[in-house]
Amino acid sequence: MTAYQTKLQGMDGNVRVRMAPSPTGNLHIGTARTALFNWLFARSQGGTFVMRIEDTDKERSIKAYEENILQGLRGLGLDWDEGPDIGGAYGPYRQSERTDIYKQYLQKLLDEDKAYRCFCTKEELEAQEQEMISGGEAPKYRGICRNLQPEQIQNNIAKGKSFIIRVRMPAKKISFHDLIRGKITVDTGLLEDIAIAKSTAEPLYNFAVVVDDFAMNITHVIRGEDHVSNTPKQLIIQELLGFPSPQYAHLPLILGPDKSKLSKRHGTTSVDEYLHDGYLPEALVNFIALLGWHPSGDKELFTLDELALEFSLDRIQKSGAIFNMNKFNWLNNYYIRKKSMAELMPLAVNIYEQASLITAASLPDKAGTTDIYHNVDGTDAFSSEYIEKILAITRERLQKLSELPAATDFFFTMPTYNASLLLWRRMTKEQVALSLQKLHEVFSELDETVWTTQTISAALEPLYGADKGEILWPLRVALSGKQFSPGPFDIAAILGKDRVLKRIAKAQEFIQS
RNA sequence: GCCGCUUUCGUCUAGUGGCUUAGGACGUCACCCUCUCACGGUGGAAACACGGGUUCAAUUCCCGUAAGCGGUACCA
Repeated sequence: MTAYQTKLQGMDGNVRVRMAPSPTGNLHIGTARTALFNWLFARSQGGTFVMRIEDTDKERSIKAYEENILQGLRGLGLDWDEGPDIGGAYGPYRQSERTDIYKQYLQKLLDEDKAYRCFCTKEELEAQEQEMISGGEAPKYRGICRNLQPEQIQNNIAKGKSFIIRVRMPAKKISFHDLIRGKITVDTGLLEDIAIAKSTAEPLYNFAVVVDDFAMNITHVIRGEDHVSNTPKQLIIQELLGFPSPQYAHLPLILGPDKSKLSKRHGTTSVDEYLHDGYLPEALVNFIALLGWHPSGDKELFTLDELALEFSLDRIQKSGAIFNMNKFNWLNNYYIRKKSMAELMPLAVNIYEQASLITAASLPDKAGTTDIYHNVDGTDAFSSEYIEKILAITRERLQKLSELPAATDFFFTMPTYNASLLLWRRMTKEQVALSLQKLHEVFSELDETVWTTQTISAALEPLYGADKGEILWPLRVALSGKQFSPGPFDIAAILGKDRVLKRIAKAQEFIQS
Protein backbone atom coordinates (compact mmCIF):
# COMPACT_ATOMS: atom_id res chain seq x y z
CA MET A 1 0.00 0.00 0.00
CA THR A 2 1.42 3.39 -0.94
CA ALA A 3 1.66 6.25 1.50
CA TYR A 4 -1.08 7.95 -0.43
CA GLN A 5 -3.44 5.00 -0.14
CA THR A 6 -2.73 4.85 3.56
CA LYS A 7 -3.61 8.47 3.91
CA LEU A 8 -6.90 8.00 2.12
CA GLN A 9 -8.16 5.48 4.61
CA GLY A 10 -10.77 7.01 6.81
CA MET A 11 -11.73 9.75 4.36
CA ASP A 12 -15.26 9.97 3.15
CA GLY A 13 -14.33 10.54 -0.44
CA ASN A 14 -17.35 12.73 -1.03
CA VAL A 15 -15.35 15.78 -1.95
CA ARG A 16 -16.06 16.98 -5.47
CA VAL A 17 -14.05 19.86 -6.88
CA ARG A 18 -13.92 21.27 -10.35
CA MET A 19 -11.62 23.16 -12.62
CA ALA A 20 -13.55 25.45 -14.89
CA PRO A 21 -11.30 27.02 -17.48
CA SER A 22 -12.59 29.28 -20.16
CA PRO A 23 -11.11 28.44 -23.58
CA THR A 24 -10.21 31.99 -24.48
CA GLY A 25 -6.46 31.55 -24.52
CA ASN A 26 -3.71 29.00 -24.12
CA LEU A 27 -3.13 27.38 -20.75
CA HIS A 28 -2.00 30.13 -18.42
CA ILE A 29 0.31 29.73 -15.43
CA GLY A 30 -2.45 30.91 -13.12
CA THR A 31 -4.94 28.44 -14.54
CA ALA A 32 -2.39 25.68 -14.17
CA ARG A 33 -1.88 26.48 -10.52
CA THR A 34 -5.59 26.65 -9.77
CA ALA A 35 -5.96 23.29 -11.49
CA LEU A 36 -3.03 21.92 -9.51
CA PHE A 37 -4.51 23.00 -6.19
CA ASN A 38 -7.90 21.57 -7.07
CA TRP A 39 -6.27 18.34 -8.14
CA LEU A 40 -4.15 18.27 -4.99
CA PHE A 41 -7.17 18.87 -2.81
CA ALA A 42 -9.20 16.18 -4.54
CA ARG A 43 -6.37 13.66 -4.37
CA SER A 44 -5.49 14.48 -0.80
CA GLN A 45 -9.12 14.02 0.20
CA GLY A 46 -9.82 10.99 -1.92
CA GLY A 47 -12.36 13.10 -3.76
CA THR A 48 -13.36 13.62 -7.36
CA PHE A 49 -11.84 16.15 -9.73
CA VAL A 50 -14.16 17.41 -12.43
CA MET A 51 -13.08 19.27 -15.56
CA ARG A 52 -15.65 21.65 -16.97
CA ILE A 53 -15.23 23.93 -19.95
CA GLU A 54 -16.81 27.35 -19.48
CA ASP A 55 -17.44 28.37 -23.04
CA THR A 56 -20.57 30.43 -22.70
CA ASP A 57 -18.88 33.34 -24.41
CA LYS A 58 -19.26 32.25 -28.01
CA GLU A 59 -17.20 35.08 -29.44
CA ARG A 60 -14.11 34.43 -27.40
CA SER A 61 -14.22 30.67 -26.94
CA ILE A 62 -12.10 28.70 -29.36
CA LYS A 63 -11.89 24.95 -29.54
CA ALA A 64 -8.13 24.97 -30.10
CA TYR A 65 -7.67 26.69 -26.75
CA GLU A 66 -9.73 24.01 -25.05
CA GLU A 67 -7.38 21.40 -26.48
CA ASN A 68 -4.34 23.39 -25.49
CA ILE A 69 -5.59 23.73 -21.91
CA LEU A 70 -6.54 20.09 -21.50
CA GLN A 71 -3.35 18.82 -23.10
CA GLY A 72 -1.23 21.22 -21.12
CA LEU A 73 -2.79 20.11 -17.87
CA ARG A 74 -2.21 16.47 -18.73
CA GLY A 75 1.34 17.32 -19.68
CA LEU A 76 1.87 18.59 -16.15
CA GLY A 77 0.71 15.26 -14.81
CA LEU A 78 -2.78 16.25 -13.78
CA ASP A 79 -5.77 14.09 -14.56
CA TRP A 80 -9.48 14.36 -13.91
CA ASP A 81 -12.20 11.89 -13.13
CA GLU A 82 -14.91 13.51 -15.22
CA GLY A 83 -14.61 15.92 -18.10
CA PRO A 84 -15.50 16.78 -21.68
CA ASP A 85 -12.94 14.36 -23.08
CA ILE A 86 -13.76 11.40 -20.86
CA GLY A 87 -17.40 11.91 -19.91
CA GLY A 88 -18.90 11.13 -16.53
CA ALA A 89 -22.20 10.86 -14.70
CA TYR A 90 -22.80 14.60 -14.55
CA GLY A 91 -22.20 15.57 -18.17
CA PRO A 92 -22.11 17.19 -20.53
CA TYR A 93 -19.00 19.01 -19.34
CA ARG A 94 -19.05 21.86 -21.79
CA GLN A 95 -21.35 24.72 -20.89
CA SER A 96 -22.16 25.28 -24.53
CA GLU A 97 -23.80 21.85 -24.47
CA ARG A 98 -25.90 22.53 -21.41
CA THR A 99 -28.23 25.24 -22.66
CA ASP A 100 -31.37 23.19 -22.01
CA ILE A 101 -30.47 22.94 -18.35
CA TYR A 102 -29.86 26.67 -18.04
CA LYS A 103 -33.03 27.48 -19.96
CA GLN A 104 -35.10 25.55 -17.48
CA TYR A 105 -33.70 27.38 -14.45
CA LEU A 106 -33.84 30.73 -16.21
CA GLN A 107 -37.53 30.15 -16.90
CA LYS A 108 -38.07 29.18 -13.29
CA LEU A 109 -36.53 32.42 -12.07
CA LEU A 110 -38.61 34.41 -14.56
CA ASP A 111 -41.81 32.60 -13.59
CA GLU A 112 -41.17 33.22 -9.92
CA ASP A 113 -40.39 36.86 -10.71
CA LYS A 114 -36.95 36.52 -9.14
CA ALA A 115 -35.48 37.61 -12.42
CA TYR A 116 -36.78 39.93 -15.09
CA ARG A 117 -36.25 40.94 -18.67
CA CYS A 118 -34.31 44.13 -19.25
CA PHE A 119 -34.91 45.80 -22.60
CA CYS A 120 -32.37 48.55 -22.21
CA THR A 121 -29.91 48.77 -25.05
CA LYS A 122 -26.18 48.88 -24.49
CA GLU A 123 -26.15 52.49 -25.57
CA GLU A 124 -28.82 53.45 -23.06
CA LEU A 125 -26.96 51.65 -20.32
CA GLU A 126 -23.73 53.34 -21.19
CA ALA A 127 -25.36 56.75 -21.18
CA GLN A 128 -26.87 56.11 -17.76
CA GLU A 129 -23.53 55.01 -16.45
CA GLN A 130 -21.80 58.15 -17.72
CA GLU A 131 -24.49 60.26 -16.13
CA MET A 132 -23.99 58.62 -12.77
CA ILE A 133 -20.23 58.93 -12.88
CA SER A 134 -20.38 62.61 -13.74
CA GLY A 135 -22.95 63.07 -10.98
CA GLY A 136 -20.49 61.55 -8.55
CA GLU A 137 -22.47 58.38 -8.03
CA ALA A 138 -21.22 54.82 -8.16
CA PRO A 139 -22.11 53.46 -11.61
CA LYS A 140 -24.79 50.85 -11.25
CA TYR A 141 -27.80 49.66 -13.20
CA ARG A 142 -30.74 51.76 -12.09
CA GLY A 143 -33.41 49.15 -12.49
CA ILE A 144 -35.34 50.84 -15.27
CA CYS A 145 -36.92 47.57 -16.37
CA ARG A 146 -37.35 46.20 -12.90
CA ASN A 147 -41.03 46.92 -12.65
CA LEU A 148 -42.29 46.71 -16.18
CA GLN A 149 -45.96 45.76 -16.43
CA PRO A 150 -46.75 42.37 -18.03
CA GLU A 151 -48.37 44.19 -20.98
CA GLN A 152 -45.24 46.28 -21.56
CA ILE A 153 -43.12 43.17 -21.52
CA GLN A 154 -45.43 41.39 -23.95
CA ASN A 155 -45.46 44.45 -26.09
CA ASN A 156 -41.69 44.69 -26.19
CA ILE A 157 -41.35 41.04 -27.00
CA ALA A 158 -44.01 41.35 -29.72
CA LYS A 159 -42.08 44.25 -31.18
CA GLY A 160 -39.04 42.02 -31.29
CA LYS A 161 -37.03 44.12 -28.86
CA SER A 162 -34.10 42.14 -27.56
CA PHE A 163 -33.63 41.72 -23.86
CA ILE A 164 -31.26 40.31 -21.30
CA ILE A 165 -32.22 38.70 -18.03
CA ARG A 166 -31.39 40.30 -14.73
CA VAL A 167 -31.80 39.00 -11.26
CA ARG A 168 -33.63 41.00 -8.60
CA MET A 169 -30.80 41.64 -6.22
CA PRO A 170 -32.04 41.69 -2.65
CA ALA A 171 -30.43 44.31 -0.42
CA LYS A 172 -28.86 42.65 2.57
CA LYS A 173 -25.62 41.76 4.24
CA ILE A 174 -24.42 38.44 3.02
CA SER A 175 -21.39 36.64 4.35
CA PHE A 176 -19.61 33.41 3.73
CA HIS A 177 -16.75 31.55 5.28
CA ASP A 178 -13.78 31.36 2.96
CA LEU A 179 -11.59 28.35 3.74
CA ILE A 180 -8.48 30.47 3.22
CA ARG A 181 -9.56 33.97 4.20
CA GLY A 182 -12.16 33.40 6.88
CA LYS A 183 -15.38 35.35 7.08
CA ILE A 184 -16.12 37.74 4.24
CA THR A 185 -19.14 40.01 4.39
CA VAL A 186 -20.63 42.04 1.58
CA ASP A 187 -23.61 44.35 1.38
CA THR A 188 -25.56 43.22 -1.69
CA GLY A 189 -27.46 46.48 -1.63
CA LEU A 190 -24.34 47.90 -3.23
CA LEU A 191 -24.64 45.46 -6.10
CA GLU A 192 -26.77 46.11 -9.13
CA ASP A 193 -29.33 43.75 -10.57
CA ILE A 194 -26.74 41.64 -12.30
CA ALA A 195 -27.24 40.19 -15.73
CA ILE A 196 -27.45 36.41 -15.70
CA ALA A 197 -28.22 35.71 -19.36
CA LYS A 198 -28.05 37.45 -22.70
CA SER A 199 -31.11 35.45 -23.70
CA THR A 200 -32.72 32.28 -22.46
CA ALA A 201 -30.27 30.36 -24.60
CA GLU A 202 -27.22 32.36 -23.62
CA PRO A 203 -26.45 32.20 -19.92
CA LEU A 204 -23.76 34.38 -18.40
CA TYR A 205 -20.94 33.31 -16.16
CA ASN A 206 -22.35 33.86 -12.67
CA PHE A 207 -25.53 32.02 -13.49
CA ALA A 208 -24.00 29.11 -15.41
CA VAL A 209 -21.49 28.51 -12.64
CA VAL A 210 -24.18 28.30 -10.00
CA VAL A 211 -26.33 25.92 -12.01
CA ASP A 212 -23.42 23.68 -12.91
CA ASP A 213 -21.82 23.57 -9.51
CA PHE A 214 -25.18 22.50 -8.16
CA ALA A 215 -25.95 20.06 -10.97
CA MET A 216 -22.50 18.55 -10.73
CA ASN A 217 -22.67 18.25 -7.00
CA ILE A 218 -19.58 20.35 -6.39
CA THR A 219 -18.68 20.53 -2.69
CA HIS A 220 -15.70 22.89 -2.80
CA VAL A 221 -15.03 25.76 -5.14
CA ILE A 222 -11.31 26.49 -5.25
CA ARG A 223 -10.50 29.38 -7.54
CA GLY A 224 -8.51 32.58 -7.85
CA GLU A 225 -8.91 35.55 -5.56
CA ASP A 226 -10.23 37.58 -8.47
CA HIS A 227 -13.48 35.69 -7.92
CA VAL A 228 -14.20 36.78 -4.35
CA SER A 229 -16.35 39.58 -5.60
CA ASN A 230 -18.37 37.11 -7.67
CA THR A 231 -19.07 34.93 -4.69
CA PRO A 232 -21.82 37.06 -3.11
CA LYS A 233 -23.53 37.25 -6.50
CA GLN A 234 -23.42 33.52 -6.84
CA LEU A 235 -24.61 33.06 -3.28
CA ILE A 236 -27.66 35.16 -4.08
CA ILE A 237 -28.43 33.21 -7.23
CA GLN A 238 -28.13 29.97 -5.28
CA GLU A 239 -30.55 31.33 -2.73
CA LEU A 240 -33.03 32.39 -5.40
CA LEU A 241 -32.81 28.97 -6.99
CA GLY A 242 -32.99 27.16 -3.67
CA PHE A 243 -29.60 25.54 -4.08
CA PRO A 244 -27.21 24.73 -1.24
CA SER A 245 -23.89 26.56 -1.36
CA PRO A 246 -20.57 24.83 -1.80
CA GLN A 247 -17.61 25.80 0.36
CA TYR A 248 -15.30 28.41 -1.07
CA ALA A 249 -11.54 28.77 -1.05
CA HIS A 250 -10.02 31.72 -2.87
CA LEU A 251 -6.40 31.33 -3.86
CA PRO A 252 -3.98 34.25 -3.75
CA LEU A 253 -3.06 35.59 -7.17
CA ILE A 254 0.19 34.97 -9.00
CA LEU A 255 1.80 38.35 -9.51
CA GLY A 256 4.25 39.86 -11.96
CA PRO A 257 7.36 41.70 -10.75
CA ASP A 258 5.28 44.88 -10.38
CA LYS A 259 2.88 43.08 -8.01
CA SER A 260 -0.09 43.22 -10.35
CA LYS A 261 -1.88 40.11 -11.55
CA LEU A 262 0.45 38.10 -13.79
CA SER A 263 -0.36 38.88 -17.39
CA LYS A 264 1.14 38.90 -20.85
CA ARG A 265 2.81 42.25 -20.37
CA HIS A 266 5.04 40.61 -17.75
CA GLY A 267 6.37 38.21 -20.37
CA THR A 268 5.52 34.59 -20.82
CA THR A 269 2.40 33.38 -19.09
CA SER A 270 1.65 30.37 -21.22
CA VAL A 271 2.59 26.95 -19.91
CA ASP A 272 3.30 25.85 -23.47
CA GLU A 273 5.92 28.48 -24.00
CA TYR A 274 7.77 27.53 -20.85
CA LEU A 275 7.77 23.90 -21.87
CA HIS A 276 9.02 24.76 -25.35
CA ASP A 277 11.66 26.93 -23.79
CA GLY A 278 13.09 23.90 -22.04
CA TYR A 279 11.44 24.04 -18.65
CA LEU A 280 10.44 20.65 -17.31
CA PRO A 281 6.87 19.91 -16.19
CA GLU A 282 8.05 18.67 -12.80
CA ALA A 283 9.93 21.94 -12.23
CA LEU A 284 6.89 23.99 -13.18
CA VAL A 285 4.60 21.95 -10.93
CA ASN A 286 7.00 22.16 -8.00
CA PHE A 287 7.44 25.87 -8.52
CA ILE A 288 3.80 26.89 -8.82
CA ALA A 289 2.86 24.68 -5.89
CA LEU A 290 5.16 26.80 -3.74
CA LEU A 291 3.56 29.99 -5.01
CA GLY A 292 1.05 30.49 -2.25
CA TRP A 293 1.37 27.19 -0.49
CA HIS A 294 4.00 25.93 1.90
CA PRO A 295 4.54 22.59 3.61
CA SER A 296 4.89 22.37 7.36
CA GLY A 297 8.62 21.65 7.18
CA ASP A 298 11.57 23.13 5.31
CA LYS A 299 11.37 20.73 2.41
CA GLU A 300 10.96 22.48 -0.94
CA LEU A 301 11.53 19.80 -3.53
CA PHE A 302 8.34 17.92 -4.26
CA THR A 303 6.99 15.51 -6.81
CA LEU A 304 3.28 15.56 -7.59
CA ASP A 305 2.67 12.55 -5.37
CA GLU A 306 4.58 14.05 -2.49
CA LEU A 307 2.55 17.23 -2.84
CA ALA A 308 -0.70 15.28 -2.72
CA LEU A 309 0.49 13.72 0.49
CA GLU A 310 1.34 16.99 2.22
CA PHE A 311 -1.21 19.33 0.73
CA SER A 312 -3.80 21.07 2.84
CA LEU A 313 -5.87 24.16 2.27
CA ASP A 314 -5.01 25.67 5.63
CA ARG A 315 -1.40 26.09 4.58
CA ILE A 316 -2.33 28.32 1.67
CA GLN A 317 -1.18 31.91 1.83
CA LYS A 318 -3.51 34.88 1.83
CA SER A 319 -1.38 37.31 -0.11
CA GLY A 320 -0.30 37.22 -3.74
CA ALA A 321 2.99 35.69 -4.81
CA ILE A 322 5.38 37.14 -7.34
CA PHE A 323 6.50 34.75 -10.06
CA ASN A 324 10.22 34.61 -9.33
CA MET A 325 12.18 33.49 -12.40
CA ASN A 326 15.39 33.02 -10.40
CA LYS A 327 13.94 30.34 -8.24
CA PHE A 328 12.16 28.76 -11.17
CA ASN A 329 15.46 28.53 -13.03
CA TRP A 330 17.15 27.00 -10.04
CA LEU A 331 14.41 24.41 -9.68
CA ASN A 332 14.55 23.62 -13.37
CA ASN A 333 18.30 23.08 -13.17
CA TYR A 334 17.69 20.76 -10.26
CA TYR A 335 15.19 18.68 -12.21
CA ILE A 336 17.37 18.62 -15.31
CA ARG A 337 20.13 17.16 -13.18
CA LYS A 338 17.78 14.68 -11.56
CA LYS A 339 15.99 13.42 -14.64
CA SER A 340 16.85 9.94 -15.86
CA MET A 341 18.87 9.71 -19.04
CA ALA A 342 16.07 7.72 -20.65
CA GLU A 343 13.70 10.65 -20.15
CA LEU A 344 16.23 13.30 -21.02
CA MET A 345 17.45 11.81 -24.29
CA PRO A 346 14.35 12.23 -26.45
CA LEU A 347 13.95 15.79 -25.24
CA ALA A 348 17.56 16.61 -26.05
CA VAL A 349 17.52 14.89 -29.44
CA ASN A 350 14.44 16.83 -30.35
CA ILE A 351 16.08 20.10 -29.37
CA TYR A 352 19.23 19.28 -31.30
CA GLU A 353 17.19 18.41 -34.35
CA GLN A 354 15.25 21.63 -34.14
CA ALA A 355 18.53 23.52 -33.86
CA SER A 356 19.73 21.69 -36.99
CA LEU A 357 22.78 20.32 -35.21
CA ILE A 358 21.87 16.74 -35.91
CA THR A 359 19.46 14.84 -38.06
CA ALA A 360 18.38 11.27 -37.58
CA ALA A 361 20.04 8.86 -39.99
CA SER A 362 17.70 8.28 -42.88
CA LEU A 363 18.16 4.54 -42.81
CA PRO A 364 18.43 2.31 -39.80
CA ASP A 365 21.77 0.60 -39.91
CA LYS A 366 21.94 -3.11 -40.44
CA ALA A 367 21.92 -3.99 -36.77
CA GLY A 368 18.43 -2.54 -36.68
CA THR A 369 19.38 0.35 -34.45
CA THR A 370 17.99 3.71 -35.41
CA ASP A 371 19.99 5.66 -32.88
CA ILE A 372 22.55 7.06 -35.27
CA TYR A 373 22.53 10.74 -36.10
CA HIS A 374 24.40 12.86 -38.60
CA ASN A 375 25.37 16.46 -38.63
CA VAL A 376 23.45 18.39 -41.24
CA ASP A 377 26.05 18.25 -44.01
CA GLY A 378 26.50 14.54 -43.41
CA THR A 379 30.23 14.77 -42.71
CA ASP A 380 30.09 13.30 -39.24
CA ALA A 381 28.00 10.70 -37.44
CA PHE A 382 27.04 10.46 -33.79
CA SER A 383 25.67 7.57 -31.80
CA SER A 384 23.02 8.07 -29.16
CA GLU A 385 25.67 6.99 -26.68
CA TYR A 386 27.74 9.98 -27.81
CA ILE A 387 24.82 12.29 -27.15
CA GLU A 388 24.17 10.70 -23.77
CA LYS A 389 27.74 11.40 -22.74
CA ILE A 390 27.37 15.02 -23.74
CA LEU A 391 24.24 15.33 -21.65
CA ALA A 392 25.91 13.69 -18.70
CA ILE A 393 28.60 16.35 -18.46
CA THR A 394 26.45 19.29 -19.56
CA ARG A 395 23.15 18.89 -17.74
CA GLU A 396 24.35 20.37 -14.46
CA ARG A 397 25.18 23.68 -16.09
CA LEU A 398 21.82 24.16 -17.83
CA GLN A 399 19.01 26.21 -16.44
CA LYS A 400 16.78 25.15 -19.28
CA LEU A 401 17.05 22.56 -22.01
CA SER A 402 16.88 25.18 -24.74
CA GLU A 403 20.40 26.26 -23.78
CA LEU A 404 21.70 22.91 -24.97
CA PRO A 405 22.51 23.74 -28.62
CA ALA A 406 24.46 26.90 -27.88
CA ALA A 407 26.30 25.21 -25.02
CA THR A 408 27.28 22.04 -26.87
CA ASP A 409 27.33 22.79 -30.60
CA PHE A 410 31.07 22.11 -30.78
CA PHE A 411 30.42 18.40 -30.24
CA PHE A 412 28.68 18.34 -33.61
CA THR A 413 30.44 20.96 -35.70
CA MET A 414 33.93 22.39 -35.81
CA PRO A 415 34.20 25.32 -33.42
CA THR A 416 35.06 28.80 -34.58
CA TYR A 417 37.69 30.73 -32.66
CA ASN A 418 38.12 34.09 -31.16
CA ALA A 419 41.77 35.19 -30.97
CA SER A 420 41.75 36.65 -27.49
CA LEU A 421 39.87 33.68 -26.11
CA LEU A 422 42.67 31.25 -26.90
CA LEU A 423 45.10 33.27 -24.79
CA TRP A 424 45.29 32.24 -21.15
CA ARG A 425 45.98 35.16 -18.84
CA ARG A 426 49.22 36.76 -20.04
CA MET A 427 50.11 34.13 -22.62
CA THR A 428 51.39 35.25 -25.99
CA LYS A 429 50.32 33.81 -29.33
CA GLU A 430 53.63 32.03 -29.55
CA GLN A 431 53.18 30.38 -26.17
CA VAL A 432 49.69 29.25 -27.07
CA ALA A 433 50.95 27.90 -30.38
CA LEU A 434 53.60 25.96 -28.52
CA SER A 435 51.07 24.52 -26.07
CA LEU A 436 48.87 23.46 -28.94
CA GLN A 437 51.78 21.83 -30.70
CA LYS A 438 52.70 19.82 -27.62
CA LEU A 439 49.09 18.83 -27.17
CA HIS A 440 48.83 17.70 -30.73
CA GLU A 441 51.91 15.53 -30.26
CA VAL A 442 50.64 13.93 -27.09
CA PHE A 443 47.20 13.22 -28.48
CA SER A 444 48.71 11.80 -31.65
CA GLU A 445 50.66 9.33 -29.56
CA LEU A 446 47.74 8.38 -27.33
CA ASP A 447 46.18 4.98 -27.93
CA GLU A 448 42.67 5.37 -29.32
CA THR A 449 41.45 2.19 -27.67
CA VAL A 450 41.99 3.52 -24.14
CA TRP A 451 40.63 6.99 -24.83
CA THR A 452 39.07 7.99 -21.52
CA THR A 453 38.97 11.00 -19.24
CA GLN A 454 41.47 9.28 -16.96
CA THR A 455 44.00 8.26 -19.61
CA ILE A 456 43.84 11.67 -21.22
CA SER A 457 44.32 13.40 -17.91
CA ALA A 458 47.31 11.18 -17.13
CA ALA A 459 48.84 11.65 -20.58
CA LEU A 460 48.83 15.44 -20.24
CA GLU A 461 50.50 15.36 -16.83
CA PRO A 462 54.10 15.74 -18.23
CA LEU A 463 53.18 18.90 -20.13
CA TYR A 464 52.32 20.99 -17.11
CA GLY A 465 54.55 23.80 -16.02
CA ALA A 466 53.92 25.91 -12.97
CA ASP A 467 50.53 26.91 -14.33
CA LYS A 468 48.36 24.09 -15.66
CA GLY A 469 46.23 26.73 -17.29
CA GLU A 470 48.85 27.34 -19.96
CA ILE A 471 48.09 23.89 -21.31
CA LEU A 472 44.51 23.34 -20.28
CA TRP A 473 43.01 26.66 -21.25
CA PRO A 474 44.20 26.58 -24.88
CA LEU A 475 43.15 22.92 -25.05
CA ARG A 476 39.66 23.61 -23.78
CA VAL A 477 39.16 26.57 -26.09
CA ALA A 478 40.63 24.67 -29.05
CA LEU A 479 38.13 21.88 -28.49
CA SER A 480 35.09 24.00 -27.66
CA GLY A 481 35.72 27.48 -29.01
CA LYS A 482 34.02 28.73 -25.88
CA GLN A 483 34.76 30.84 -22.89
CA PHE A 484 32.67 28.53 -20.69
CA SER A 485 32.42 24.81 -21.12
CA PRO A 486 32.88 21.50 -19.32
CA GLY A 487 36.42 20.42 -18.58
CA PRO A 488 38.85 19.61 -21.44
CA PHE A 489 39.44 15.97 -20.41
CA ASP A 490 35.73 15.21 -20.52
CA ILE A 491 35.29 16.98 -23.83
CA ALA A 492 38.28 15.24 -25.37
CA ALA A 493 37.17 11.85 -24.10
CA ILE A 494 33.78 12.27 -25.74
CA LEU A 495 35.02 13.75 -29.01
CA GLY A 496 37.45 10.91 -29.64
CA LYS A 497 40.91 11.02 -31.14
CA ASP A 498 40.05 12.03 -34.65
CA ARG A 499 37.90 15.03 -33.76
CA VAL A 500 40.32 16.16 -31.04
CA LEU A 501 43.24 16.18 -33.44
CA LYS A 502 41.27 18.04 -36.09
CA ARG A 503 40.20 20.72 -33.64
CA ILE A 504 43.68 21.25 -32.26
CA ALA A 505 45.05 21.48 -35.78
CA LYS A 506 42.42 24.04 -36.68
CA ALA A 507 43.26 26.08 -33.60
CA GLN A 508 46.96 25.94 -34.50
CA GLU A 509 46.20 27.21 -37.97
CA PHE A 510 44.07 29.95 -36.52
CA ILE A 511 46.61 31.18 -34.01
CA GLN A 512 49.35 31.30 -36.63
CA SER A 513 47.37 33.28 -39.14
C1' G B 1 -15.11 56.92 -6.48
C1' C B 2 -17.33 52.54 -4.16
C1' C B 3 -16.78 47.43 -2.24
C1' G B 4 -13.52 43.55 -0.76
C1' C B 5 -8.85 41.44 0.33
C1' U B 6 -3.73 41.76 1.78
C1' U B 7 0.87 43.56 4.50
C1' U B 8 7.80 39.09 8.02
C1' C B 9 14.73 39.67 4.42
C1' G B 10 15.05 41.94 -2.95
C1' U B 11 11.64 37.31 -3.89
C1' C B 12 8.91 32.67 -2.06
C1' U B 13 8.05 31.82 2.91
C1' A B 14 8.46 29.54 8.66
C1' G B 15 6.38 31.60 12.77
C1' U B 16 -0.38 31.27 15.95
C1' G B 17 1.59 35.90 23.15
C1' G B 18 7.23 34.52 26.32
C1' C B 19 11.14 28.71 23.42
C1' U B 20 13.36 34.22 18.53
C1' U B 21 20.26 37.06 19.08
C1' A B 22 12.95 36.20 13.96
C1' G B 23 14.29 30.10 10.86
C1' G B 24 14.64 27.98 5.61
C1' A B 25 14.96 28.49 0.17
C1' C B 26 16.13 31.47 -4.36
C1' G B 27 19.02 35.65 -5.44
C1' U B 28 23.32 38.41 -3.70
C1' C B 29 28.47 38.89 -1.41
C1' A B 30 33.10 36.41 0.37
C1' C B 31 35.97 32.12 0.67
C1' C B 32 36.98 26.86 -0.72
C1' C B 33 37.07 23.39 -4.94
C1' U B 34 39.23 24.74 -9.91
C1' C B 35 42.31 25.70 -16.65
C1' U B 36 36.91 28.64 -17.45
C1' C B 37 31.89 28.43 -16.35
C1' A B 38 28.50 25.57 -13.80
C1' C B 39 27.71 21.95 -9.89
C1' G B 40 29.10 21.25 -4.79
C1' G B 41 30.89 23.03 0.20
C1' U B 42 31.55 26.92 4.14
C1' G B 43 30.39 31.61 5.87
C1' G B 44 28.20 36.80 5.59
C1' A B 45 24.73 40.88 4.64
C1' A B 46 19.47 41.15 4.40
C1' A B 47 12.68 41.56 7.06
C1' C B 48 8.16 41.71 11.40
C1' A B 49 4.49 48.89 6.92
C1' C B 50 3.17 52.88 10.60
C1' G B 51 0.35 54.64 15.01
C1' G B 52 -2.55 53.51 19.05
C1' G B 53 -4.45 50.03 22.44
C1' U B 54 -5.04 44.90 25.34
C1' U B 55 -1.28 42.27 28.39
C1' C B 56 3.59 41.34 33.31
C1' A B 57 4.98 40.33 27.97
C1' A B 58 3.45 41.47 21.37
C1' U B 59 5.94 39.67 14.77
C1' U B 60 1.92 37.00 16.99
C1' C B 61 -4.73 39.69 19.69
C1' C B 62 -7.96 44.41 18.78
C1' C B 63 -8.69 49.32 16.47
C1' G B 64 -7.07 52.96 13.17
C1' U B 65 -3.78 54.90 9.21
C1' A B 66 -0.98 54.09 4.99
C1' A B 67 0.32 51.33 0.87
C1' G B 68 -0.54 47.43 -2.61
C1' C B 69 -3.76 44.33 -5.08
C1' G B 70 -8.54 42.53 -6.83
C1' G B 71 -13.50 43.63 -8.36
C1' U B 72 -16.90 47.17 -10.01
C1' A B 73 -19.31 44.00 -18.21
C1' C B 74 -24.96 41.76 -22.34
C1' C B 75 -15.92 38.47 -20.14
C1' A B 76 -14.82 34.51 -17.28
